[in-house]
Amino acid sequence: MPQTGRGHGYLRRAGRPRSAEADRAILDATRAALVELGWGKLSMGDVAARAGVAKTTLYRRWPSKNELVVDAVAALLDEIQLPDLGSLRADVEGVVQQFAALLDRPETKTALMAVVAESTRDPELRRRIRETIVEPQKRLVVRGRARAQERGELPPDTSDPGAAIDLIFDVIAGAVVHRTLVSGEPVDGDWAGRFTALLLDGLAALA
Amino acid sequence: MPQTGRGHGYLRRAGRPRSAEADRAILDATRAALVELGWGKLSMGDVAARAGVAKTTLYRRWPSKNELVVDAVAALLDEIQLPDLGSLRADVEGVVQQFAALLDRPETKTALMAVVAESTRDPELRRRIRETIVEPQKRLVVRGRARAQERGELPPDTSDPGAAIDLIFDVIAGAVVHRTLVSGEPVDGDWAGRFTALLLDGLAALA
Amino acid sequence: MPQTGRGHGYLRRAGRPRSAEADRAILDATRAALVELGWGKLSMGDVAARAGVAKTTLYRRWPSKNELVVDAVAALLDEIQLPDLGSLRADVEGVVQQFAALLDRPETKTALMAVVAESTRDPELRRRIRETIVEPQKRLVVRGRARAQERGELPPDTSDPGAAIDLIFDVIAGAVVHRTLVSGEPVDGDWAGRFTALLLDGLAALA
Amino acid sequence: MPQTGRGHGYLRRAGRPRSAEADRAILDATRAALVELGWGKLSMGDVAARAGVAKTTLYRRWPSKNELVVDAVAALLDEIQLPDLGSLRADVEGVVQQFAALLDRPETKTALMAVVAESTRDPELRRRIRETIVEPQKRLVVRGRARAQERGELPPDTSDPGAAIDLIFDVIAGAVVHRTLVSGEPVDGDWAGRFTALLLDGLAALA
DNA sequence: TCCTAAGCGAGACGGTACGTCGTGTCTTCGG
DNA sequence: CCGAAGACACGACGTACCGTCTCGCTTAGGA
Repeated sequence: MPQTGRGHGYLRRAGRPRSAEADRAILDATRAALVELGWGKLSMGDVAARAGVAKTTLYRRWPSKNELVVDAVAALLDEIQLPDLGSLRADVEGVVQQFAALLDRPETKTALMAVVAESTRDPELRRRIRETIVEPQKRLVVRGRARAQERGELPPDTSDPGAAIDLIFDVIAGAVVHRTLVSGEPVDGDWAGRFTALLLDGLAALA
Repeated sequence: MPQTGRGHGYLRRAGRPRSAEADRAILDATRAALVELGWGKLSMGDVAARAGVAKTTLYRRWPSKNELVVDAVAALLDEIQLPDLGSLRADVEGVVQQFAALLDRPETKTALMAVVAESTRDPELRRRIRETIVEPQKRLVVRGRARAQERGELPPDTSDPGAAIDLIFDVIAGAVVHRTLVSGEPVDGDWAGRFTALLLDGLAALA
Repeated sequence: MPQTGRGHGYLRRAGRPRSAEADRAILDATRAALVELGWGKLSMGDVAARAGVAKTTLYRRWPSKNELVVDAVAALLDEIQLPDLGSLRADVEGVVQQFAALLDRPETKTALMAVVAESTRDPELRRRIRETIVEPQKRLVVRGRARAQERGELPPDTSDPGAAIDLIFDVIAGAVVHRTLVSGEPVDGDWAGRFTALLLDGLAALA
Repeated sequence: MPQTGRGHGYLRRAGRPRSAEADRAILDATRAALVELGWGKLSMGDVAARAGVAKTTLYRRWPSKNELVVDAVAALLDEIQLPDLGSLRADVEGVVQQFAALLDRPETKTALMAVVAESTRDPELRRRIRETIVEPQKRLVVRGRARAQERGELPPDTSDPGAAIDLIFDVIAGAVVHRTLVSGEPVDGDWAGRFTALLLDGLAALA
């Protein structure tokens, strides 16, 4: 969400309110520009022009390119949903496939990685990513695990459940990202199946 | 390695040869600048100044920032060695810890992620990364797995060994990277142990 | 005088009348800003802020910076009065000194010259200057000359009196302005005396 | 003359020398832009574009618009020459006409007045004007007066000759400028004749 | 007394220009 | 031919004002 200007508090005081359309247009333009140009070549002036908006309007709402792109990208992650396919195995495979499909689209992979790369240097950005992107995804793992425990597919918590969640999350997300972006191989049904098997059998033994 | 200019061919013709010192100084300066400034703010002029070298010298050896940074970064990965600690479990934990230690240093994490991010947009860069970074690391997995099979800790190959290697590699590297850079949690002995357990038990069941 | 808005016509209709204080505050602020910043750096937003007034209020009353500044400056010239010191020579010296004193004040010289400079490009502005500034001053010359003719200090008109007036006016005003602003030398008693002698002797011979 | 960069000292050390063409092109473009747009609307980017030069090249040579315009304008004054028409009267009329013709051209009047106006706020600019524009013109008066004294048209120096020069200079230049730019009347043969008569008769009586 | 049209502050808006910075190329000199 | 120094064309940066436009509130006249 864009920077909260003075006129956005609960009690509006004075002045022309910010156009709500502009926000949408700018975020759309940002995503479009990212696909075409990539992070490196993306210029604020260009985004403004695409959005039919003045550069100043952009800077009034987002303090920098980083913040703008994080906002533009965060929404993309929302499309990942926890499926309910009847078994833990099928659910995990479903999530893996969804995530891989997301990372297959150029704007998503470029934007996500660029933001992560930049976050290695910018603690505030890191915080923002964790909040907007990581936490919501982690909640999917929490819900999926709880469901599997109800079904009896996973044993109930023995030790710290947070640690288990974190481990699962890092393994799933990390493996999919790494295969897609670093190894550069596709996540097909075969790989998804073998990966899920490894994960679930490993988890079972872990308990 | 820097671009092969005219003076580097098998048949040297004439003129002053390129200074070897300059290469070292430039790569060192690049790494230093990456830590301080990050990929986005890193400028060729700045690198040249730090290296005590003219910008022309830089461009004579590397065609662009990308190539220079990849070269500057590639060497860092060479320090990861396959340990021989007596058991597969210990060896995996050792590699995980080494890799995590590497990613804990600011210049490495920034540089690696920046390069990966950029590679999502640049196939040539992707190819170069695969060659210089991915393949050498994957060979560690090959050797480690072979050793474990000799020791009887892993069953001999049943199906396609390449697919198994890829899966193991993506899971290890992906999980460590994700935990370190995205989740932002440390890879301590506890996590390394639990992760290794998950991986090996999963692998055992897979066979 | 500020632009005649709808509310200022002979037949007022309705609505809140314009604040009279605001006019004063704005003109004062304009003069102050001119001294500090000069014409080039003077900004409407700044004037509004100094006057404690919204930018809209400014634009409701003056269509542009030019008009505002001319109004703010015109009043300054009114302080020049034709003295009656008993002799033509003394009267001319008196006017010269008054004019020089005026041009010695930073806000006057900056504002006047800025307006004249701008008028070389803007016929409407030139017309306005002629009307508000030049003509009133020329009338001083007319009156002074008539008085000198009555006293017998100057011969009665032989040829076109308008041409004589114009010549005298341009010589007096031009010389004072040029010495003050271009040559950058002070108009002291000595210079005023020698200049007046030159002028009057020249005029006497001219007739 | 443009700012003296590092490479312009007596001992050139290294680096590509500044293009001499660029200087000419930029000054020409500046004069052209001044005529079309006036001082206020003149933009550095526009000048650069007209000159076929990058904005940075402009700023490398002149620190600001003021300096650039002063340089662009100073050359224009060089065209005023002291004529030798046989008599002091004819020579003065000649100079007056030349100066008036100069001030009749839009780029000259706008540029000169703008620079003078700005100089009321900027001592350094004032110094530069005095040096580049005022002093050379004053030398014309010195030479003309000396010639008239040799011819016996003016009495030899009685008192301070510098004061006399200054007075003559301010009266001539001031009157012409004022008539042209403030009064807005043309300097025709008639006015030039009457002005010259006033000046010379006044000077004669002064001695 | 209420109505209502204008004035007013605040501040967002589409623009234009600013002066700076970085890129990758080029042109000179000296080694 | 190499390397330094630095000028160059290009293009993006983030800022400052411009003059216009909504807003919600105030104010004083006429009904």
